[in-house]
Amino acid sequence: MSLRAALLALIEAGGPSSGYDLTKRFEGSLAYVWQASHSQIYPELNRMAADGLLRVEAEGSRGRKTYSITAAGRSELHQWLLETKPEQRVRNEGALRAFLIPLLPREEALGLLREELRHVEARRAELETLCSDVGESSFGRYALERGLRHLVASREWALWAIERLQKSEEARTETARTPTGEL
Amino acid sequence: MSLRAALLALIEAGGPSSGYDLTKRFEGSLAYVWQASHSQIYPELNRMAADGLLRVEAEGSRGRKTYSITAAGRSELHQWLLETKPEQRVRNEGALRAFLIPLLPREEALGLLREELRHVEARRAELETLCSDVGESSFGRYALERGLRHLVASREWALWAIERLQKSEEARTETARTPTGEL
DNA sequence: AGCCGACATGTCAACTTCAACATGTCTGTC
DNA sequence: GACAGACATGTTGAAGTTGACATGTCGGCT
Repeated sequence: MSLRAALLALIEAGGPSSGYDLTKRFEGSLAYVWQASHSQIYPELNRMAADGLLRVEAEGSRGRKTYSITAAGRSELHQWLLETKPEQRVRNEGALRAFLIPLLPREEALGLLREELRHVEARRAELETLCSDVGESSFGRYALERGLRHLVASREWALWAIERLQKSEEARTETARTPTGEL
Repeated sequence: MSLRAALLALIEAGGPSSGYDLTKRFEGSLAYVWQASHSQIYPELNRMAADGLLRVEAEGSRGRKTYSITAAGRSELHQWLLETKPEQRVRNEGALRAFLIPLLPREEALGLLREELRHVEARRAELETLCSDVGESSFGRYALERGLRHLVASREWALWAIERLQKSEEARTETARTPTGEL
């Protein structure tokens, strides 16, 4: 359902679009939030047209089909945004790795965390560039800001975890006791 | 692959376990990070045993099978943690909604954000309880801390967005101009 | 003895997603 | 005229995920 909502929203915001256009937009700023490749988009557009949410407005050269949103599509989007409660299920590989950190020997854990830190910094720089490029009033501004704040949180967490691991190392060296922790 | 890693890690950390045990643990703190139901876990355990990553250590009453990790399993887990780069693809419905906020009339957007704020606060309280319950040295402590920091980031973002929307409303009332934004 | 709830494991059909395969057009340049 | 690169839309098979269906055991309570 989220793919439908995303497609409806992109058409609502950007006006009539082809599958090709939409694929490009999925590769842009939306990629930080949701992904879909053309092999998912084209069939979905056909299904949505069959369901009356979209209408093929024009067929151009090279087989180009331009879809526009119908009243039913607009109402579906509205309903999804306002009446569907957000899917709470998360599947976050980064967080999963975080969960498993205590399984690693300290040095390896630290390596992993430093790697994560580098990665987060790089991504943050990327987003910050995007942020200043698109300016204050871009369509994606809210999502961008959200992504940025989450990256900062990830960075703070990695720093906290590194410090914590280093402290516990010192403690261990002093007392020669190895606490194990429980699940 | 992540499911395999998670199962290997749970057995490595918690000792020999049955599918039932593992299902329960997936419903616990791990649920904030990764989900899997028994219908996914049981077949995967069988496959992993066939692949030599696990060994059926004992068969108890009620058909209970206790799996323990093998050397191959341990090495697979280690390799996944250290040598597989984290999957960068994200699919975040909350962020998708954030992306779409500019599509809504201000009042509805504000409603959505306030709802989000309530939800984040509730979740945060939940995690904070968990955090103090499990104490400092729990296996899931790092993931918990990460989750908490991300929730705080979500909260700050929602507050920022609400304020921004209200400000732009004032600006609009003053100038009677409606900026639209671009994708 | 009967029943309930927790324990315990499985299958199956439907759906989503992805990478790879497949085809063809238009535009500009060498 | 040949070729490259962007434009444009599809299909297919494999893998991951879910909810529903299905089956049976054990312990404790009435």
